[in-house]
Amino acid sequence: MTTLKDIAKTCELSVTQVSRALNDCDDVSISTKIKVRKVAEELNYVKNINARRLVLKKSNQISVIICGFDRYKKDNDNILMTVLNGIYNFAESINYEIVPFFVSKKNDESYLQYCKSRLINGIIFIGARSDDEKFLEIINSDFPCVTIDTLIKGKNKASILIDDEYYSELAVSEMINRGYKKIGMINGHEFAHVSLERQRGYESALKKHRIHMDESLIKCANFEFNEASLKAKELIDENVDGIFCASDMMALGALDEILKNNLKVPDDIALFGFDGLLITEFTNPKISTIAQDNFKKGYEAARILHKIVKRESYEKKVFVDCEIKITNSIGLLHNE
Amino acid sequence: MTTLKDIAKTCELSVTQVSRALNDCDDVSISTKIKVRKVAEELNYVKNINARRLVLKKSNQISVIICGFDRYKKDNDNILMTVLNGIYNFAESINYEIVPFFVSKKNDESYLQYCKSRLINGIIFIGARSDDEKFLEIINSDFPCVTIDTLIKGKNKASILIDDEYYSELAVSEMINRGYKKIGMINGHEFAHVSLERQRGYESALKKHRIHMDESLIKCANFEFNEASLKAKELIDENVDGIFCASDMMALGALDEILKNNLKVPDDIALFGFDGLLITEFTNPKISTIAQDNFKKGYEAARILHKIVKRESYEKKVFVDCEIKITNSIGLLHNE
DNA sequence: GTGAAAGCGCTAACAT
DNA sequence: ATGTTAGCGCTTTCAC
Repeated sequence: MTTLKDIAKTCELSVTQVSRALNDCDDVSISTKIKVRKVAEELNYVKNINARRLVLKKSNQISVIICGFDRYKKDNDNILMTVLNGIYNFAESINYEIVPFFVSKKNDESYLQYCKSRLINGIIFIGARSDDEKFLEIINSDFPCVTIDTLIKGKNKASILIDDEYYSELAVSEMINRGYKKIGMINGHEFAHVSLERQRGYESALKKHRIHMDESLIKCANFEFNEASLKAKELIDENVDGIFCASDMMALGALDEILKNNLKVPDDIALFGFDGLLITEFTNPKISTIAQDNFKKGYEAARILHKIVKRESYEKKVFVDCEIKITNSIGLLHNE
Repeated sequence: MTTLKDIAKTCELSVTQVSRALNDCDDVSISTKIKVRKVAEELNYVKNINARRLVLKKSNQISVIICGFDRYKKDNDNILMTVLNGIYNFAESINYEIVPFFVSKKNDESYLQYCKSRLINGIIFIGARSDDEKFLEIINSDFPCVTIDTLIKGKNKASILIDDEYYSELAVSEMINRGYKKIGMINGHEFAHVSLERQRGYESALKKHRIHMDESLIKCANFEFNEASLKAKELIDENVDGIFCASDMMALGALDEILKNNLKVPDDIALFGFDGLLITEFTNPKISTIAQDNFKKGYEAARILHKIVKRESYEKKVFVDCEIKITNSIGLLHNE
């Protein structure tokens, strides 16, 4: 393994000067730089990042911690990839390395320790659950940290969100405007920030239209297809005429169940999802949904985190717009 | 930042002994270990990985290099996630850290340098193209390396593959057995190993059933939905009665086009895809496909790479089984 | 069972 | 423009 020392020897220079030449410092003569680089190439020199980081006491790394990684394999879309793409896209404009950290079940290392031991500068969280101890540990520290879809507060903290409540209210209102009266909801789970917000939107839509809210029409299906089918069956048995799902994956499960019961969408039951998975365009009928801009979420997360790390002022909450996609799954407006 | 030195001072021990205690070495008394760990905890000690790796000259890391990362955002499934899941699943059983490396356009660092500078032990490649210079650099070195879906040869090299030719032949034969006679193919592109193999399977199925092969019925659509629609139109104009697509994404594009032309699947045209995307189960009709076991691909890649890194003997080629999924998109057998 | 000393490869004062 | 020196935090001989 070639080191600076080897290059120094060949060039008859000090290690220091070689280091400076390779790092393109100003106070090195052009001729030296050229010579050093040439020899470095000849000797197949590869810098030792670990030694460098040890002495610099910084790594210029941003970790993207992807929680509930196992879940994604069931999730039929590239939400995660798109978010990552957004993150990388911003990262390319700055000099930071992105280090994805996929949290699998058995991995029990504290996120904070993981990051500190590697001198990582900041974290972006994707899919963090508020009942995750290791997540809370970071939240309660002052480690620079941006979350996507989870609201956090504190020093060096920011959140990238969408206005779940607003869009959920919009969705349910669209259903009500089309004449549906007994609308149930299939939600995710109580530890997800988005679930709470989306339910709030559902409730306020009902309230605005003076529709009595029946708690028993709100079911949780953990964002899963199969569980959503089960919950859809329960709602069908309650004779709902519409179902608002907190995710498209659950809407797919509901659709499956509705069709199995020989009911028609939207004639018998209206259906609305959330997320904007491409697959909603391939079902029959296509499912109405709130399409999220996942690329932008990632991009914004990286942008804000960079500000935090640089100790610049930053927005503590960034809302990313969604697109509301109405299809035949909720039928037609009277004037349509 | 707490270091071993701080702990040593508090414990009135040498740095050496503290290091040994923390690393659970045998020649440290139990009482010392307990004391050291207690103090370490109190002082919020976090090990410095970089210092450790510098002195040990190894990192126990495996890098997963994900090429054509940008492509994945268009790809409507979690193939990549599932492969990663498989890799992590195996990695959990050994003491290696997985370091995903997403190759984005602007990233021009040599993969080999990236790995060497970090003392990474081995690489798993996903989505590598045979025209990628940086990929070839690694292939031509003796760096431990396993590829998924790309055939490589050489020292410390292995490939995880599926038998594309076999399964393609099977798929096309199934169509022929159901009475389809003029079957076109929509392929990916010539730089993909899988494309060449799948076309070979298509051709040999025709040959076996003594069907004349018409070159003009083979179109390339770069694995893309839209392009596949265009090519499907061309095939429709050629009056084919069946289309075999080298990917489900392209089969979706073809289906879209077929329906737009007021033709019926499978009555007018039979359709067969490849990959096993979940979405094929949601189209109408469901699309017949060859479902790949992506989890297993990742798992096997990690398993073989570990063997290579450990300098154990290993299989140079591992074939992962697929599941053939026949749906109504190719109609019924006479005795069905 | 414990400690002293050396060194991993690099960078950064400080000196010239 | 270049070199000297010290040291980042850790592990590991080697000695006791």
